[in-house]
Amino acid sequence: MPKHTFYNLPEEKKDTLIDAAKKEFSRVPLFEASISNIVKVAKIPRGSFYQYFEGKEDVFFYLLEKRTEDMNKKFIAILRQNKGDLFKAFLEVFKHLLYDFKNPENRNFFKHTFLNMNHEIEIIFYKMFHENKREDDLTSINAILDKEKLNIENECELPHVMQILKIVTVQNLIQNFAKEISFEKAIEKYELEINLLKNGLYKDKSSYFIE
Amino acid sequence: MPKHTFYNLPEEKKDTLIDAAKKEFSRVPLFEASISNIVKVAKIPRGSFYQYFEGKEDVFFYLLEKRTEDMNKKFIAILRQNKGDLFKAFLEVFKHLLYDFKNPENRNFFKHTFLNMNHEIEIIFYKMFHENKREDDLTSINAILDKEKLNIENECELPHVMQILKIVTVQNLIQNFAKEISFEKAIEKYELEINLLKNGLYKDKSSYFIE
DNA sequence: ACAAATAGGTGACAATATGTCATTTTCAAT
DNA sequence: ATTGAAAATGACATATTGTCACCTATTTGT
Repeated sequence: MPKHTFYNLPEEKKDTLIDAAKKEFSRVPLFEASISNIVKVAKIPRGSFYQYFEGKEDVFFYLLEKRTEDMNKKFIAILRQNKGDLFKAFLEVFKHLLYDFKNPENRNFFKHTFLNMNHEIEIIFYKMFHENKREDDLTSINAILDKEKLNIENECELPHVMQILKIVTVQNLIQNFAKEISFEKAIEKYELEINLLKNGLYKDKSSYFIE
Repeated sequence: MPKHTFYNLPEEKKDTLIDAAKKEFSRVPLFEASISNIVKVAKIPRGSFYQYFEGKEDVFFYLLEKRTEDMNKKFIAILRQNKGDLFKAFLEVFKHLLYDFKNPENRNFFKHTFLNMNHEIEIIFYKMFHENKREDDLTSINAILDKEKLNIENECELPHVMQILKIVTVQNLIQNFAKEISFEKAIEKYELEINLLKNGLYKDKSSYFIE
């Protein structure tokens, strides 16, 4: 979390700093990013940087969380539009993200983020699909979700379903950045995998005998 | 890949170097590891290190690939033992890995590796579940696999099934390292998710009418 | 209006790591 | 013994990091 001195900064200075940080994280992934570069581009003294942030991770996660919050709102809106159908919602969100990443300003930032997505980054990113405790009950994912369509025996299996959908989604995004495949191919692949998840990977032979 | 000078080294010196590298990568993840530390522990001159390796990534991936090759053999053996049943094989391998990671010497190395598993590391690790081109046809996963039990329409869906199983497995391993849950709880959680994958996340209401 | 107190800004600095390279050593082949 | 190629070495230039002593600006109390 940025220090309070950062939040007290005049908007303009904040923006300059943020822009410089975005530029650096678009150039290279977090682990290669250099504070020296950020302060050089932002034209602020080195000491000031440490006045505002604990280190480069601090700025990075600040940027990432801001974006994730926007995406979270989008996810909830899309889930509601699709009347709580998780699978349709994930597909819509996936398309949305792909579309977002076409924007060159975002593209490299997210490319580096996704190709270096470790557990810490994953946790932040997954918040996109989570309840947002600060919002009121009307936006609660739990309330919107159409659980009737889910093949679960009880509530406690729900987080596992979400988990599976999340990782398949993120994995698909990662592979898009790794292989730079076309928008259409990406959707096709994702849809195929979502359908496998929906219908199950296992063919129970006993079902043949019933027919 | 290590340079040829590394392979020409006498076994003893190689081992000293490898041990020092292992120690460093058990101390911290790749991105925090320092070559200075490795050469200090191995008691070799700095210049020699660069004679043998391109950089720290080079040693790290060398170590990781060696371990992955062993695991690949294990996976193929287990798959054959289970007569090509992918789900049973993945569960067995999962147990096996958990057991392996109990060994303190491995534990921290893999903890740092899993909690910082980016796309590059993932690719290496996933080789564990792949065909090994160098082996003969008898060990071919494709030949062993019982595809009858898989809910796929054609061969080209198979890689997607594998992909889904791989990422769910790796995700479970990552979460074990992140949350340090017990062996039993870990297996229980993994089994639950594998069953969700087998049976599908979607409950088709039309099936009720058939009954 | 003024001094004191508090908060914020600055850049020089020590510490440390990195990759290179000119030089030295080793050793096999003649 | 001589030579030439390969390997070993450690000092070095360069770069980055986080800190700290000092400076400036702003607020507070009288």
